[in-house]
Amino acid sequence: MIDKPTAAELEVLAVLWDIEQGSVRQVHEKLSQTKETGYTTTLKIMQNMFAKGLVSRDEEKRSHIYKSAISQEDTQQSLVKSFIGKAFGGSAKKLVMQALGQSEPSREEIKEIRAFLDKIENDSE
Amino acid sequence: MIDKPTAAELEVLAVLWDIEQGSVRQVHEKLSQTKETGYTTTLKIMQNMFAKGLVSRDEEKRSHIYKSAISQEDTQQSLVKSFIGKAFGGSAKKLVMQALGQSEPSREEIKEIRAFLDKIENDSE
DNA sequence: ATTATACTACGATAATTATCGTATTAAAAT
DNA sequence: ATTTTAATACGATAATTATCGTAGTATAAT
Repeated sequence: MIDKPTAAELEVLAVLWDIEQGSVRQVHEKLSQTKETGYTTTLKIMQNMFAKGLVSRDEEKRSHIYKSAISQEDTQQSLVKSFIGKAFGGSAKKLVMQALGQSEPSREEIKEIRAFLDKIENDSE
Repeated sequence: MIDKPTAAELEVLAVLWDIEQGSVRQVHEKLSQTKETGYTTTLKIMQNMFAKGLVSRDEEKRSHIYKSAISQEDTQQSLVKSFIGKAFGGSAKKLVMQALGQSEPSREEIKEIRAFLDKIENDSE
């Protein structure tokens, strides 16, 4: 069972998914671009994440190298599931429409979503 | 600016949106159906929500009657927006696909979503 | 009228998360 | 070799939220 990441932990995971792996310093640099925060704060969060098993790390070098221990897919899936349950009374359709309604998807994206709907429909036969 | 409800507050709001208005007791009864919790806990949460302006209440009677002070639509919109930002790097498309992929929407729902996509596409012309 | 019931207010405590300072030390620079 | 830099570990504190017990009291039941 995936231990659900907190908001701050999710931000770290997002960076790790993006850069594949990296030191606390690297992650902190990225986070600093959008958020005012201290280095040791990021460090502590990542240490906590390591304790929880959300990330793994290579301790060979002095500067430890972290990796996400949970896949982006699985995490997003579990987050979406609980989000639908909590904010949309379990209705994925409502969430989808709300998301589409406000995000102004491009024509290309709409096309992709249509294709995805086709796929779902066929799979369910 | 909408003060973002916490998870527990959102549960209360969901009940209020459903029943339109109600006493702490009524809300608590509903919540109790899916969750083990004390009456005063629910009370306190709703009092806090009142203090924050998330709900309004009629204090005429001894038992106060609460109503949501923020619309479900607006709240969901703001929640989805921040959720897309935090969990999906800003990509509504990814969220939508993840949600659809796991929720096994019915044929009817898929139809509605398609219609919605049509509508969006036409509106953007 | 008295008692029992049920509601609010209030505050205390627990639980969780976020933030950061300090100490220590390995590694790099001089 | 010494000094400076930069990293981790640890713990303390703040901030936020969740939970609940108790006191006071209006209302309802007897």
